[in-house]
Amino acid sequence: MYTDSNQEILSCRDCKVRHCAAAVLGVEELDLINTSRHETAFRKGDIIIHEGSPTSHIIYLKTGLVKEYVKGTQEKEQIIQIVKNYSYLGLSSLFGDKINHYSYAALEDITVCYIDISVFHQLIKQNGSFGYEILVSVARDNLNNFNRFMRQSQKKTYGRVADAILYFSKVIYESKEFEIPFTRQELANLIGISRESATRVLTKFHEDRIVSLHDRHIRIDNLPLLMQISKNG
Amino acid sequence: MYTDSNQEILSCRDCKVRHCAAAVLGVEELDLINTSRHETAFRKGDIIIHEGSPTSHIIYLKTGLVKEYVKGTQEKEQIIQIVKNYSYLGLSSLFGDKINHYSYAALEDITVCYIDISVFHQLIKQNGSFGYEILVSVARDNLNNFNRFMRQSQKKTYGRVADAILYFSKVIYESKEFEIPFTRQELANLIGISRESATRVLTKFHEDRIVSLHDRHIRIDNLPLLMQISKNG
DNA sequence: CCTGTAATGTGACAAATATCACATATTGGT
DNA sequence: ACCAATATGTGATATTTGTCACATTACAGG
Repeated sequence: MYTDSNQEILSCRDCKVRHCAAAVLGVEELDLINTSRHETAFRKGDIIIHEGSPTSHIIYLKTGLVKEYVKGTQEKEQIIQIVKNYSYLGLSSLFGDKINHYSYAALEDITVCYIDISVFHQLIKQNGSFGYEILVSVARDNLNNFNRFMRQSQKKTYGRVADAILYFSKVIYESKEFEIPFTRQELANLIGISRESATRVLTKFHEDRIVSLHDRHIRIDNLPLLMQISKNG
Repeated sequence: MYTDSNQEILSCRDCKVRHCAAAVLGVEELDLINTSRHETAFRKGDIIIHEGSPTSHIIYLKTGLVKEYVKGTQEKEQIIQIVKNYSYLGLSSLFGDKINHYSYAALEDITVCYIDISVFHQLIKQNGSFGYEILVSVARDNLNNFNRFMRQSQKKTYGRVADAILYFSKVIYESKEFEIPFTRQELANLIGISRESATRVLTKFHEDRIVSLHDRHIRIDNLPLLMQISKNG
């Protein structure tokens, strides 16, 4: 399931990959986190948090990509977003019950820090600025996801696939050329269509010279048209 | 567009319909709000805030129901939620740009208080607990909407209509019998289906004795079955 | 009370998309 | 390098849902 990281050499004080909200923490507060933290690595495909499990720790993603998802009542997987490093996992369970509402799985080999939930809560109460920063990041994150979902729900398959490609290009990789960390099935799960439909639209885009794709490698060749398709639905 | 309310007699100190977050405000802070506030009434159907307009005030809903919605790039209206009284309107624009991202329209005659956005911001900075309460309520609200949307996107028309009825019954009216404040078109806009589909499913539910409906009056007759339908999609 | 406008129900039809079936390709583990 | 499990592409078909057209009803304003 996981292996101990061999990079576990620093204390939080010296950590080079801290979350921006940690900037408002003093050295004692960083040391407090440090005493309770626990660093590990996960392999590609590993499940980090399982939906429905009790929240005992907040997990900080130091390196790598993670998918956030839910499995509905049936077995359909709905992917909510891709989480990049420098982010906390499981923050949405800060409110209400102490249950994780989403699952998280590693899309590549990753390293994380576990932080005890009680320590995290203590910091939020003790340092108002930290609480404020954390809450704002949760709220903003949520709003982004919500807006993406809402726009998506008005679109047909072509628009949705265009959205997905643009999401990878603009939000995740900031490049016109990238390797998606997803199977076709997962790509379909991100935008709420069937695997077959996803395949078909992608091939169509390739034929129309909008993108070139080889397996999981995608290069955007006609960005204006792709944005047009995304906009028109 | 609006008429002056004749109930404008109290100061915030004595207001009986304050938001729960206002409990952490001192008398001077309440008085600060009071000096800048402006109370008015709207009639059923009036638009209170229009998507895209600059945010100059936060609006507190004292009495009545309001619909929160966006009009997509086309003219399809997507209703996000029904807002009950004791809530602030326009809080989602607290983050990022100072533009309202959603529109709000009165579903019945309502009364509101306008609070200057600068005063609101001042209170948030000045009183950490107030900021915390506000942020938590925004985040929780957002999370609820998001989850509703996500579950909805996996469902077919029957499940969606069942969801809508249960939403009115459990969240809005807390009763098995109620008068929806919506046209059929608006009901459809809430759950992302066409008006005709909404009509058809409702008639089917009536024929199957799951609900009885006369125009906008709905009574749930077979709650377990309705929940079943909502669950199965 | 009358009248035009908006809302509603309903059938026929078209469009979009999922599902199924299966051939082929790829990948991870030994 | 080999093999089983998994992932992918593609055609045929079934379902679901939206769109259009139109008759009927409810409603607001004079």
